[in-house]
Amino acid sequence: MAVTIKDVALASGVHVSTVSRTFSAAHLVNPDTRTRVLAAASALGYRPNRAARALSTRRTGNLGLIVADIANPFFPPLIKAAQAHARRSDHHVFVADTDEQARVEEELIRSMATQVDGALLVAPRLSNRLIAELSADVPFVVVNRQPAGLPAVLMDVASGAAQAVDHLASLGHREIALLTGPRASWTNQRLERAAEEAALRRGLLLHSVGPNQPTEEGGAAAAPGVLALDATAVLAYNDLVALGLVQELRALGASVPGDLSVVGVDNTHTARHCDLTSVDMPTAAAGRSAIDLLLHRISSEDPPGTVTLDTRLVVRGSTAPPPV
Amino acid sequence: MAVTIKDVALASGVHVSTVSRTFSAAHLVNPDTRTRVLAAASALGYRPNRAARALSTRRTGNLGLIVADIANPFFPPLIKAAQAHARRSDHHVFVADTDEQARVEEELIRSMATQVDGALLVAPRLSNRLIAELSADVPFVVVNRQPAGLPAVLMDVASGAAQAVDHLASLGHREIALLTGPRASWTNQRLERAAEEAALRRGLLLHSVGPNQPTEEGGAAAAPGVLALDATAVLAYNDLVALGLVQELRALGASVPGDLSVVGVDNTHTARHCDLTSVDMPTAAAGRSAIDLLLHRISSEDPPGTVTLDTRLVVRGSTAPPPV
DNA sequence: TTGAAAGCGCTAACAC
DNA sequence: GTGTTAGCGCTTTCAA
Repeated sequence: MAVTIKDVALASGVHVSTVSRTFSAAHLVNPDTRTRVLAAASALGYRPNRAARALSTRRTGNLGLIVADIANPFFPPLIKAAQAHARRSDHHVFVADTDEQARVEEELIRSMATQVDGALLVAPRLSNRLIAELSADVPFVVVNRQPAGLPAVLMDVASGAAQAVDHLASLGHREIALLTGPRASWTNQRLERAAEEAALRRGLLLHSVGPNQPTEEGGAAAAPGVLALDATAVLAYNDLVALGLVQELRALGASVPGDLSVVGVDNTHTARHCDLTSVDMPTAAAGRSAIDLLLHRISSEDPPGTVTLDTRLVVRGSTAPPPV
Repeated sequence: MAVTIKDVALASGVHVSTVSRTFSAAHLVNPDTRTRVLAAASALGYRPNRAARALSTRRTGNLGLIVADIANPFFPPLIKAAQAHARRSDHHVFVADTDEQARVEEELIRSMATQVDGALLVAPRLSNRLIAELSADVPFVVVNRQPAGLPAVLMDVASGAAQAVDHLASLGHREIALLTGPRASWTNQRLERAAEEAALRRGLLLHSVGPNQPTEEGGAAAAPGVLALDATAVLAYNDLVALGLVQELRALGASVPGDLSVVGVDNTHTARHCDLTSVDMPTAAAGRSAIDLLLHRISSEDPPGTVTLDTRLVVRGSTAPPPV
């Protein structure tokens, strides 16, 4: 049996409530008794039982982190940062993967509800209505989506997309293809708009191609369509799409960046290795900000805020001047 | 306030204990009352409070998953699979990242101890002694390490490494460099031995180079040393090392696979994209097996077992015959 | 088959 | 500054 507050009380000759205070409101206890209690506690190897504490305080010290797909390289840096940041305020993090399914997402949230103080929803698939409904049970912070009334952290692809278009224009490209992603994706919406605006500003022709599956397969499938256009450069919804496209283009005999320049979005690990020019998403910073917002929301009645983080282009070897 | 067992009892006109039984030992309650209780429960949206339940049953329904670095592409598929598999038996998973530090690992385990029924340690950095000590508090299953007396899941790189050496020998290579990883790593030990044996068997000369940092930087740093050898092929500790090496080799003017063939280990997402020949590690299967072992260990007194999973080589474009 | 009651480990008034 | 007591939501004997 694990050592409890009772054992510590016995060992240090005080009542359990004094032991409790020593750990949850140290300033209310006499310094002498406190040292005595602390000594006994560490001698016995006492650790407060969080579940028991949660029962009376209604604070579990746990957070939920719900993502669409842990294995998508976009997420791990965010998970890592969020988890590390949460730990600083002594919170543990449940990580769950919805497999991109809204129904799983809902069930996950409901089943976690009694065990967490709040949850981070990253690019949720749920309807706004359902998010609002569930947020009555669990305080949420949403990442890369903006449901009314909820605190959100947004990695705004707009700035990076504009830089990408500028970069391509400077290289001499005149026609660009945009491989769009899921219509419902907030990122996709921002990306489309920003690319259109930037193309207009620079006098480029923008071909919108999509929606595409946000995967390598989606990118590969788009390759023939891209080749059929007169575009000399492509901006893809994310790195997976970009890399799938590059692979298929090369398989079809086209050279990247010789015949076609390709730009991805997310700046994942893989983009770095595959020498893909990409729009960097500040996922780690987003994870930390989201945890901050969540902890703040949990412990205060302030109106929820929104944090918007900028993105920036990272130029690598997949972009070059168009063929002459 | 969330709806509790009490509310359900009131609404269905039975005592709380009957409601409790309906959820935890349904067979002990009259079918009629049961339907009544269930109806009331779902009407009110009742969900059992797991923390409260844990207090009396000493079962939290939570598991811990502790890895060195969530952002290392080796881990996400394992985390994803483990988490999904745990969910099938209604378990939630705390995921935590030790940043490769043994001290953090220990603290994490201790702080989770009261909140989990067991934990998965993936490639732990802790000493065997400490692992044994902590396992008194928390049932463990260890992945890719084999502390005496604990159940373990091993992804045995030996089979894949042998295949890699065979593959290189068949291509005509006679001298191979092995970039080793951390000495303490079980995988590294297996890798070294298997490579040596296979080289001997095939009559190849094996140059062992290392230990290297298990990162891109480690691989890049090893490039000059590799070029100084007469080796025409390299087997690297993992994909990160392999990719770092490839990048640096190319920067130094060497062609891969023209001048030098390179094989990685892990078969990460990135290896697939960068066309790197690599030894596939069955990380998802390992995650599931580990969860199975853990759940079994938690609910039975049987002696702990060990599961060994084989690995296999995946040939891609980073290997070719040696230069003539 | 169901109800009553004690207790899991801890916190939070309230009294002294 | 510390002890007393009730109670968080649930399970689990024990009786009935």
